Amino acid sequence: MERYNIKVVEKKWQEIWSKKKVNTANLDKNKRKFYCLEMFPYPSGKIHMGHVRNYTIGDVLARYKKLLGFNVLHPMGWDSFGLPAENAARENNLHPKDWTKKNIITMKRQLKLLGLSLDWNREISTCDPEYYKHQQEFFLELYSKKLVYKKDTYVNWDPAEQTVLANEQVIDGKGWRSGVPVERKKLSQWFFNIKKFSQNLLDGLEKLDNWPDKVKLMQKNWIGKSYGCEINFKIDKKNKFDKIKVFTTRPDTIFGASFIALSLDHPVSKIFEKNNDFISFKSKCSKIGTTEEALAIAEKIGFDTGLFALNPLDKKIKLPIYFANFVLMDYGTGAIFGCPAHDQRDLDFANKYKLKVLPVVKPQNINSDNFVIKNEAYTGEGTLFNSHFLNGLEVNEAIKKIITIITKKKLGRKKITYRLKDWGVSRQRYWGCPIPIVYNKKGKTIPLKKKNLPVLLPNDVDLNVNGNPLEKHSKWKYTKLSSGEKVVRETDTLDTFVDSSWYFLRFCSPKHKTYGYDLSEVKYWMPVDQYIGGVEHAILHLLYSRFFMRTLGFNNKKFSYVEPFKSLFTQGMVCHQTYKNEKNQWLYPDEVEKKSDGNLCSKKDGKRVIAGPSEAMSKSKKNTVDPEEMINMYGADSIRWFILSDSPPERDVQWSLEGVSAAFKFIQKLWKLNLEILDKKNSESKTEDIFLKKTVNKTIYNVTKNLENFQYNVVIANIHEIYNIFNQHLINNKTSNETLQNEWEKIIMLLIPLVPHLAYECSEKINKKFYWPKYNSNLLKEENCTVVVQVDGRKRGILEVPINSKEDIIVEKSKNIDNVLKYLENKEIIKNIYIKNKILNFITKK
RNA sequence: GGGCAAGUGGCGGAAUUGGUAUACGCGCUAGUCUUAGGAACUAGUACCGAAAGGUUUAAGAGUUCGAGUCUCUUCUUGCCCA
Repeated sequence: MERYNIKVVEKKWQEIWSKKKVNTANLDKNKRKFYCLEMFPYPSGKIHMGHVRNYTIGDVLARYKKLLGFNVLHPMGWDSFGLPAENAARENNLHPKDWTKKNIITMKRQLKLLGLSLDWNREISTCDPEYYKHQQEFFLELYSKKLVYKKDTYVNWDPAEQTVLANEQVIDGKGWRSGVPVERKKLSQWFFNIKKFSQNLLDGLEKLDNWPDKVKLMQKNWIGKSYGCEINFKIDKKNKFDKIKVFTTRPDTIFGASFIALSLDHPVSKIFEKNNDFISFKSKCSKIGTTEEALAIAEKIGFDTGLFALNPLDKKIKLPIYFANFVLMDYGTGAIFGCPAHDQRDLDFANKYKLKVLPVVKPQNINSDNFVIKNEAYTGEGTLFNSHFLNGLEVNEAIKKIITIITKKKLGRKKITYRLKDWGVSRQRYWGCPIPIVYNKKGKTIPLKKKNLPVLLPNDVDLNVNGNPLEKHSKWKYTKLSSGEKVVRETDTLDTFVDSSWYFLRFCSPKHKTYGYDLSEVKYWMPVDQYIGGVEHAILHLLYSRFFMRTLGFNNKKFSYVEPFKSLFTQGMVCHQTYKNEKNQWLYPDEVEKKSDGNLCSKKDGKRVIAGPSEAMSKSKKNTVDPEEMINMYGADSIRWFILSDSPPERDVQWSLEGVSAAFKFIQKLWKLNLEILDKKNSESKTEDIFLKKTVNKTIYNVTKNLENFQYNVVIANIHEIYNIFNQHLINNKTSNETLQNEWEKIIMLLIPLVPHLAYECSEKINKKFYWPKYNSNLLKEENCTVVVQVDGRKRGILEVPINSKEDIIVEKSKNIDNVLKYLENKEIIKNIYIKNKILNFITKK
């Protein structure tokens, strides 16, 4: 028998699809559209199994929707700006542009090998000036809408490399490359005003019904809305400043306050500008990183100002004022009152500086005399005490009451704050989108004109300098306006998250020359109907994209789209077993071999190998598998089949060679069965025909339902089951060949989204038409059903009966079942519970 | 520390949403065949038991005629936030 030749067949169909442009999005706008998008990759070199999984899941959906008759937009592009290109360029002495281009060529070829139904005519790349020039225009629009601004802020500064580091490049407080302790340094940086949209972004989440709750919750926490109170504290002595505005979410604990803590950047710090002790304190604090986590772990230290503030509700209480490293200027007002008994940071601080710890909230059932706070703050619910007019109230009641009183006495006001900070988009890097801003001699910020765009990155750049290569590129940096005025370019480039915040709009009209998008195309295609990607982007990328849509719609009546992604699906990771040798070094799976005794050894030296737990594939643990190698060995369809079959798409999947090999075998079986069915020469009709028709109908129903619910692993099981049925019918000659062949054709159609090459090859000999089979609801109805017979809730027998049988018939039949009788013997039946077509339960007297 | 998931055979997992638990696949066992292979086919495979039968969805309780599914408590693992 003819063997299924994967390589020949897959290549053949990929060429046909490409030649016939079957994946080009159809522009018949009368048809219903479906925009299927997977997160575009960073062109790092080669595709990895994570990409294979992500894009296979998307491809199944795109092909399914196409068969249903939708106008499908399924594009692909490259998130091609970013730091790795610069690092690789230094290591390999290759320009970032060339390195990126090379990787794109490789990865595009690899994606094509997978047989993905991508519309390559819409390919975009964010490092292409044709892409980023529109982004520069958006930047200018944001600038004119006052949604982007520049401010001084702290960054992680690597003093050895003279460069800014991202948080993830700081490891144990040291630069990832230099190993030198990172400092906090103030730099002027560009910010997008995302904070302005905090409430809007929060409200928008409620309408995203088809987003995972987990992701919505993460965004909600990230935005971090909190209800609190601003309270003004008067400073005791007359001073340049007479009061301090403090923000708190726990105004109920005000009578437990024992100090005031200010951020180092609080305006009051101006008084101490020339104080040497303060300057050295500041420099000590600057050694601590900028992340919230770093600040949380760091020792709480303070600088005593010698000043005192008065508790506004009891002027007899004087509170010492400190500068403290754990108070942030970006949050609230940059000043807090410390209530050590009910906040861990405040308690750590108070214990260090021997400040008073007065509890004012006690848990229920504990006597106030026995309630002492030592090293652990009490943050739970409880009743107020030691608090004058708040005594006896619950925390929530006390918060309400104190806010009312503070407002009435004009000591402060109720205030809502958000944890969400403005988005810092400046990067002191070469390989990113240049910011279209220049500065004149006087330091004035001048946005460039649209006609002067794009601001191109210079090609002749020296990447081996410390710091930002653009900063050191004087030919590029110093330029002239058309008026002849000498200006200096902004040398910061944009965070790559900006690039990916609107690429889904660009796909709607990727070649539109005059603007970032063509509104009529956007109107048709947006929003993305299904977005698919890793959960690691749950917060930043997805939140920034939602923000970007809002900025485009801001003061723009024509652009009324708010949410970019109607549905979101987050797929799990691809895991693989890890291997180590006796020297504790990691080994790649293909360096390991199984000996005849079942033990593992190294192929290289035959020494013992220890198998570790299965973990997410990563280069550092060497538990990766090269997709292209797998495709060469087993074919794209086998890879697709396996990666879909073993786990639900939202969960992690374990990659195994046994698994792919099983997929490969099954594909061969399907092919063989297809040939045998087509060769069958018997045309007599058989009694089993109706059974096969019904079963296939049920399979169509199940596969359709499971596809809609992203239960692709169950779809695979459905196909296995129907394969087994067909195989038996064929072997036992149960069905007429007409029925067998007609029904089989439907199964081939069901296979198209899963294993397109095989399905097309099989269908070639039957039918040139492709469609999604419809199920017949009437055929789903069974004539017979099984009713389970229970005695006291335990299964004692089953009955095959006509559907909708009456209770008395079932009861009578049940009493003829020996095993049921056995359990009814000498017992009195109190009642029967009968659920039609499902169950009969005899309840006996105990 | 807080929040959210999840826990089902040797393994990945299914269960029409409260109604036959363990579908489907992997692995394993036995057999058949052969161009001796990392092949194909057939049968078996949750656990205990020779069998009849009994037990079983992390552990324990509850609601119910009936719980993998609902409620509570505990344990374990993962993710997010601090």
